[in-house]
Amino acid sequence: MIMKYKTVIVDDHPIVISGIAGLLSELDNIEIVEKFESGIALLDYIEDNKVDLILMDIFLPVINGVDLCKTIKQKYPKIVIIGMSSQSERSLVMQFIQNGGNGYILKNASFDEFKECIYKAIDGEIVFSEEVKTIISQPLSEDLEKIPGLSRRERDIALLLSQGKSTQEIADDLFLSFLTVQTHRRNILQKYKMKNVAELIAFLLKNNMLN
Amino acid sequence: MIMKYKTVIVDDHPIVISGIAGLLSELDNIEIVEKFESGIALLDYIEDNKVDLILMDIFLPVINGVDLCKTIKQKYPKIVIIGMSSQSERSLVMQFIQNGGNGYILKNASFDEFKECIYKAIDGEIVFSEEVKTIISQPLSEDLEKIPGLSRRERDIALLLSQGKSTQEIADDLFLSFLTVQTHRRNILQKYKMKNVAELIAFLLKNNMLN
DNA sequence: TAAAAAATACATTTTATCAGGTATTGCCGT
DNA sequence: ACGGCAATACCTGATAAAATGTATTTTTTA
Repeated sequence: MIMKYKTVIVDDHPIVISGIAGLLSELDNIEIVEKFESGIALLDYIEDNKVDLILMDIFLPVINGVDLCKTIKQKYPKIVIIGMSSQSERSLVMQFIQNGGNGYILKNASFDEFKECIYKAIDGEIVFSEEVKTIISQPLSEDLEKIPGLSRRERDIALLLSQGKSTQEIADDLFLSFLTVQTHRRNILQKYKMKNVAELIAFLLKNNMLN
Repeated sequence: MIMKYKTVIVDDHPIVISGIAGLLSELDNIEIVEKFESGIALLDYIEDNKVDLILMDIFLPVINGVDLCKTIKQKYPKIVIIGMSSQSERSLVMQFIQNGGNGYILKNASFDEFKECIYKAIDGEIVFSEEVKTIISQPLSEDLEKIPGLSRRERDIALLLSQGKSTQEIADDLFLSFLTVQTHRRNILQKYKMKNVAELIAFLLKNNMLN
């Protein structure tokens, strides 16, 4: 008898579970032992059962996939975990991998991509589906690597700016001189080469640099 | 021989297509005749082939589901179209139905919900999965009903504002008077009771009212 | 088709922001 | 212990935006 990889699928969309299950049933060294719609149920299960491979959605209710991956890997580092989602953001994927994830597949990947990724992940590789690769490889030079990031104070001020506060109001809120706030504003605008606060706020929000 | 409903699935995620196909195969008066990953391919197909039922993802590349639904319904009002997505926004669902959609199902719906909705839709009803129902019924009083929404011109101007354009630049871009743009700006700020452009942009982005 | 909403345009006053340069203090890491 | 960065503060001129008031035309929709 051949030992099959005991595999668990976690996704809050029943149809997706069914789709993946169908796909995996074609792989003969994979055995689907359970399917869950939440991370909590999964955590319970792996306490008492052997699991070799987990395919998990990143956007899950209650616990998100990134944290779930971390939790599992701390206790069971040998379990191979592959993340999935519909859209990918570079930072999310990187975080997932940093938390011990063994791979990341976009749900728009082809069946062949899925199969190949799963096989390679079992083999010990860190795998990504094609579109994920392009997303994580390209913007190294320009987008995320380049942008410096706000200092603490700058973030405070940017946040208040996004709430419609004027320079004077921000100064009052933070117990600073009007002029100090003015300087911070200027520095932030200069740092990101933004023409005005409107463009700045749009930029910061789109890059999740506030909050 | 029983006439089966000729059914088409449109989704850019192969796994989801596979999942739905699996589900539908259990329904004996449904026959899946085609699967597409884009709306363009679907439009080509229905030109030359009879289709009774379409299950389509709302977030599709190139053409989004809402527009796709409208286009199809204009030419083929008899085709039953059910929309699907992972998360639902009230306004999106409403728009879809207004464009002739016969129902809307969240992808986290159970298999039974899927089946029931499909049957009822074929029967001529407008159907929603459970979670969609709660979303479209509850927030009538507070959230989405309250905020008025930008007019076309206002959106144009807000978008350019978010790109850091000045009033004069916007006027030049849109071939308007400087004064007209100024009036629009004023109206937008007044409409949402925003103190300045920074707060406005933050508000609009957080509520997905740009793009 | 009449009323309502949206888009257009103008004028003026007040206030806020942008951009330039400059400088002191404190903290963190090597 | 020093260099570098962050945070603080000041000055000023040019420019942009906000606040207010009014009015015409076009488009939508009830």
